[in-house]
Amino acid sequence: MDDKYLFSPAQVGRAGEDVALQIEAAILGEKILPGESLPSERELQAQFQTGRGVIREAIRALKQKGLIEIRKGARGGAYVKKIEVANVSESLALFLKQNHIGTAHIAEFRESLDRTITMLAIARGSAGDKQQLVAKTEQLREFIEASHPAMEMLAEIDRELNIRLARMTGNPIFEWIMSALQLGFSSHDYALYDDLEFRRKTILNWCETAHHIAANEPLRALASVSSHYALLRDCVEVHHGRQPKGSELMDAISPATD
Amino acid sequence: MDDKYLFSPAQVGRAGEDVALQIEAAILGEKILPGESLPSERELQAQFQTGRGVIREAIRALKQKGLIEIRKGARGGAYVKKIEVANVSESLALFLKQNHIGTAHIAEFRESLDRTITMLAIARGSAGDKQQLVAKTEQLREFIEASHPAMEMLAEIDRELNIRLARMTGNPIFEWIMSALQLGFSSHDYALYDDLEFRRKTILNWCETAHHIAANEPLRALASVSSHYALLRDCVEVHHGRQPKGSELMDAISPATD
DNA sequence: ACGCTTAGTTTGGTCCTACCATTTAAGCGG
DNA sequence: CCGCTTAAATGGTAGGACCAAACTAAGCGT
Repeated sequence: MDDKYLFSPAQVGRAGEDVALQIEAAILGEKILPGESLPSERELQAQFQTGRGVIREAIRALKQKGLIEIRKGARGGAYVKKIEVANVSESLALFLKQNHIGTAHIAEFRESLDRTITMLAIARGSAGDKQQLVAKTEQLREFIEASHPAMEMLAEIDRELNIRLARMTGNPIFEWIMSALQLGFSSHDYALYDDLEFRRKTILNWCETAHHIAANEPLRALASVSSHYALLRDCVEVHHGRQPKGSELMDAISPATD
Repeated sequence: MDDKYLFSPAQVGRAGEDVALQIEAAILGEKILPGESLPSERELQAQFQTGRGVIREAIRALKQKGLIEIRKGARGGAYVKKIEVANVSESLALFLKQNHIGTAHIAEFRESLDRTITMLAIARGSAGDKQQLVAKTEQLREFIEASHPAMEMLAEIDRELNIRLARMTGNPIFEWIMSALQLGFSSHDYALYDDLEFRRKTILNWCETAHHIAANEPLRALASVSSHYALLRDCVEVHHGRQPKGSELMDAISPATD
C-alpha cells in the first residue's frame, strides 16, 4: 500500500476498460478478498494516473457484474463481494427475454433439469431432507384447502420447494441454474396458479412427488415430475390455446416443426 | 425540437441508476429496436437534465449488460444490440469461479445435460444433421491418427461438436447453457486432451456416440455419453490420484499440488 | 463528371475542478 | 461515561474544456 502499487497506469483510448480489467483480475486472482475494499476513487485515480471519471465508469461496470458493492461516506468505497446467483439470473433472463424464448422451451429445459434433480435427490438426500420435503408439501396442501391465499405466495412456496429439492443433489450448480431460471421467469409460473383447478392439481402433484422421493421410488417420482409439466402444458393450452396471439409459444410445444 | 421526450429527468441521489433503468426499460420494451441507436450522450444529458458523467455511467452499465454497443465518431453512439450468449457465459463463469466450484460438479451437471441433449437430438435431429455429426467425428479421428495437432484445436472441435448436438434438440436453451458452460470452462476441458492416451479414447468415444445417434439407438448413445464422463473422471484421477471422495475431488485440477 | 484529398462536424473518451450528500470517527461538553 | 456537535473521508453530481476517432461534405485536380 505504500511504494508498491497493485495497479499500473492505464493506457489512453480505452482507459476505462483497462482499469476495469485490472481490478477484475485483482479480484478474481484473490488479491483482494470478499469483504475487503478497493482503494477510494481518488486513490485509484492516483494509482492509475487517470481521471476520476474513468475510475467511476470502471467501478460501475464491476458493480454491474456483481463483483463489488458500493458504500457511501467515510469508510465507504467499493467492497468486493461474493457474486450472487441473482446476477446470473438477471443475465440469463435478459437474454431469454430479448431472444423471445417461449415458455415451452423453458418448461422443457426445466423438466429435464427437474428429472435429473429428482433422481439425484433420491439418491443423495438425507432421510431428514426428504421428511422435510414431505412436511412442506403437506403443509401446503392443508393451506390451500383451508383458504384461498394469494397466488404469489403459492408461487413463492413452489419456488422454495424446487430449490430445496435441488439442494438435496449436493451439487450447487443444479440449485443455481434452477434459481436462475425461476428468478427470470417466475411470472410465467403464476399461470399455473391462476386457475383454482390447476392450483389444486399442482399442489397434489407436489405432495405425490415428495412422497415418492421420500419412499425412494425414483420411477414414480419421475412420473410425478413429468406430470407436473404435463399439467403446465394443459394449463397453457387452456389459457391461450386457441388464440393466434402468442403463437410462438404454442408452435414451439410441438417439436416436430422441422 | 420535439417537446415529447422518451425519457424523464432523473432524480438526485441515484441518478445513474435511474437513467440506466429508464433506458433499459425502453430497450426491453422495444421502444428502441436492435440496430437503432440511442440519442447522443449530450442529447441524453439534456433529456435527463443531468450531468454527462451520469449518462456515461449509465451507458457503461448497459454496455456491460450486453444491451448496447458503442461506436465513436460521427454517426456513433450507443446502438442497441441483441444480447449474445457470451454475456450469460461470462456471468456464469464468474459466478462459478468465485464460488470455487469443482470440476466434478461441473462435469456432473454437463453429463446430465448431455444425456438429455442426446435423447432429444436422436428424437428430433434430421437425418442430415446426424450424418454431418458422424462425418465430423470421423474427420476428427482421421485427423488425430495422421498427426499430433495442438490440443487447443481438438478442444475447439470438441466444443463445436457439443454445440452442434445441442442445436439438434430444437430447443435453443440447451445450446446456450452448453455454450455458457463451455466458454466458462474450456480450460478445464483441455485436461482430457493433455494425455495422448485419453485423447484417443475420447475421440473414439465421440465417433461411437455419433454413430449410435445416427443409428437412432438412444440407450447405446447414452452409454457412450456416460462413458465419456467416466473417461474424464479416470483422467482426472490418474493425474492426481488420491482424493477423498465427495467434496471437490477434482478441485486441484489446474493449480497447486503439482 | 469522377475520384481523391482535406477540412469540418459529430460523438465518444478523458481530464479537471468544484460542490453536494452521506456516513463514520473524532472531539468536546455535560 | 454518555450524547451531541463537528470534521473528515468518500461517493455522487455538475459542467466545462479539450482530445481522438469517424463520418460528411466541400473542394480540388484530373
